[in-house]
Amino acid sequence: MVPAGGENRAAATSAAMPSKGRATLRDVALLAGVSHKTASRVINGEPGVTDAKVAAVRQAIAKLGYRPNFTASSLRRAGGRIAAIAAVLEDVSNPFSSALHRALEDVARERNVMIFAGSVDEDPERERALIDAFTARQADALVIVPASANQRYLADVINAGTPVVFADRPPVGVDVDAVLSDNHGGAAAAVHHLVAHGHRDIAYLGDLRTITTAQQRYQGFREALADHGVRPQPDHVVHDLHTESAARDAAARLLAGPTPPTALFTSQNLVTIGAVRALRDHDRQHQVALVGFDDFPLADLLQPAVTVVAQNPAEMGRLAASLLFRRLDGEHWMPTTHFVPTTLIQRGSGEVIGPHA
Amino acid sequence: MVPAGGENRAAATSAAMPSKGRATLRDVALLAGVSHKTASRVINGEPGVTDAKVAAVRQAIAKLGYRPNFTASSLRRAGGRIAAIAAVLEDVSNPFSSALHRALEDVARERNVMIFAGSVDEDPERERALIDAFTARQADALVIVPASANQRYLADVINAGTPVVFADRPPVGVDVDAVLSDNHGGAAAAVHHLVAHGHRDIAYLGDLRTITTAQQRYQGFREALADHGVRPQPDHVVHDLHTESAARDAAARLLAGPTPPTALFTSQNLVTIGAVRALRDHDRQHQVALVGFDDFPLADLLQPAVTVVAQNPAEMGRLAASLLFRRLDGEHWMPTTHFVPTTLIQRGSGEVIGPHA
DNA sequence: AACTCTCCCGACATCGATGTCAAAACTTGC
DNA sequence: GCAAGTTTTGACATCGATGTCGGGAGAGTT
Repeated sequence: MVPAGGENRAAATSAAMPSKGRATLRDVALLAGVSHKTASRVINGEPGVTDAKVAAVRQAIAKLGYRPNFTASSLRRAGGRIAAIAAVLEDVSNPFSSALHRALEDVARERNVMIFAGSVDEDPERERALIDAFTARQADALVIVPASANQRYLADVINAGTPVVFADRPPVGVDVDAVLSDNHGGAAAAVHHLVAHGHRDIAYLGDLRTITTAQQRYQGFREALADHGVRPQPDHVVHDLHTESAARDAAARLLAGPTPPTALFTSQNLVTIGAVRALRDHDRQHQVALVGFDDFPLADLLQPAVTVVAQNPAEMGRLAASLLFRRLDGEHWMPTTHFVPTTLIQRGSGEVIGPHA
Repeated sequence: MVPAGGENRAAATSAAMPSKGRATLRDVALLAGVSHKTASRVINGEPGVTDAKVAAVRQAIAKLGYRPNFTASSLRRAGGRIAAIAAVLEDVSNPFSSALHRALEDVARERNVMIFAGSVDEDPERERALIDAFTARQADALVIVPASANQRYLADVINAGTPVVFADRPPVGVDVDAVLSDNHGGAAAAVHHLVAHGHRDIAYLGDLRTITTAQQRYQGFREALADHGVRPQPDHVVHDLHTESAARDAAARLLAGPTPPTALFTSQNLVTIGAVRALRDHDRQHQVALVGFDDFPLADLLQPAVTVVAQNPAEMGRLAASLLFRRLDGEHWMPTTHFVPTTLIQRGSGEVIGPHA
């Protein structure tokens, strides 16, 4: 009997070096001359294995370059977590999205959780496709910056128990946690600031009206003006600017008009930069005030430096991630919307004095 | 017998709505009154299923909100691909990394392949941890921007047949495809440009010398100067600047020195911006020339606008991704290094005239 | 009506790993 | 030296899904 066992093991050993493909636990066990369960024990540091066998298994692992298949083990493990969450972002390469992404990563890193990231590009179909792809790959949780009109299609995902947090834009048709900027308040702060510096004729240059944050910023703009008894001039309100060049053209048109505004409020990054270019083109950057929503790199190095209502994408990412992980840890609460404050950063362009000072 | 079968199915049906957790193929099959293999056939569009059963399965899928577990099926499918690749980047939130990331995504999207992304932050341990985590999760391929001194530890991964491409920095100790900027040539072009504009005393402000690209850019700088018979002044060469403020301080020190350089060559983004700030602080931005390696947003809006040697991260990402996918498609070739050309973009700061014009 | 011949279906094995549990090997106590 | 107790071990079932293949139902033929 014992010799027979020895023979088996010797035979197994000689067959245990797979030249192609990845070594599996079975290969390790064969090479080490133990059962795969024992090898599993060694790998997971479970007690109850002789030192000699531990050493044999370790050696086999090193020799084969074995790496456990986390995916396969998550199939069996309770809860089936793969220790990866998904981020459905607007565009991984834009500064806001990538700052959010980075903040998620920093929180996830502490738990050895990896991140799937994808760009929606304001395309609702792409949003669904990404979410399908991430859930099919068993992402443990989702952070979503939605582009679609409503997200009822998420019901199944949520019912299945996958934690979902919306970031930057509120959920529509589903009830989940959300982490949003104070868009309304931030826009209003910009308007109050401009009014305080003597402006009444403030133009609004805004992003696509399908984007909730653009709507909220426009609301904040209107209401703050109304607080001062001012109604925006209809032709000084331009919506649906989604690229830098569209914004530049729109701002140029305003500046070349018969009664140009004395100040501009731009509701988004690229729009702000387009407006800066237009002001520069017309050499009006020191005459017409500008406050932009959302900060951007180098805003302080322009001349004049650009006054902005800064969001805090890093804080949003941290908060979103911590909500997800608390749910993954088993905490329960009613879905809640969290607002992250905005900050008015005065740099010069917003402090150009207007006619009513 | 037939009645018994009918009873079983009825019983199964009534038990087939799991209230918690995700519905599985088994749940679908039970609800539809078919075997799980038949349900699998319907889902994968395989022939050989009655219309009536197809309809029953479809209905069950809709009712349960069933979503296939891609992870589990990849276990069984030949090759075991999970249709996800991993990007090990310097920092997902910096413009270079995120442009690379985005380009990878664009290529991957055409194949419905998702992307894991992670930030190394120049930490070799983090690099290994990320690669371990991604391979444990069965990423089909890896794009790596390495931070470590050598990557011999990748041997197992490569032997297992996982395609690996290095981007931006060359592999050391392993033989894999690489997609690099022409760092040497780009730096040399910057120097030639400055010399042509009358500069001889050109300072070098560079990133950590552990970073290969920084080494190559420094080499290009030195050799191009040598071509003109010029040796850099030792105290006008500053290495190991890895933050904007370190670069600003270093540039300030140079400008305040007894014989300040007439031009600066900065080897990296943040260093360039730090130098811009220092020049601005000393109001020398129109007297001292500046050429930076790597373009950055708004460089054209500064005054003077910043002349740069632009890299092409998007092209690097596209190329890296296409190499990976060709290997995943089964193509074979010897590992090759591809160089992506750089472009000198003249914007003003690099065209400040020097004393030898 | 009996017999092929398709065609469809579902029991079974499998992917890589882990939880269960009873048998085997060991130790200890008398 | 033997029974009792403890530690180690590995066969087995399982996670969710797919490939294999023999068997059964139905259609078509004579």
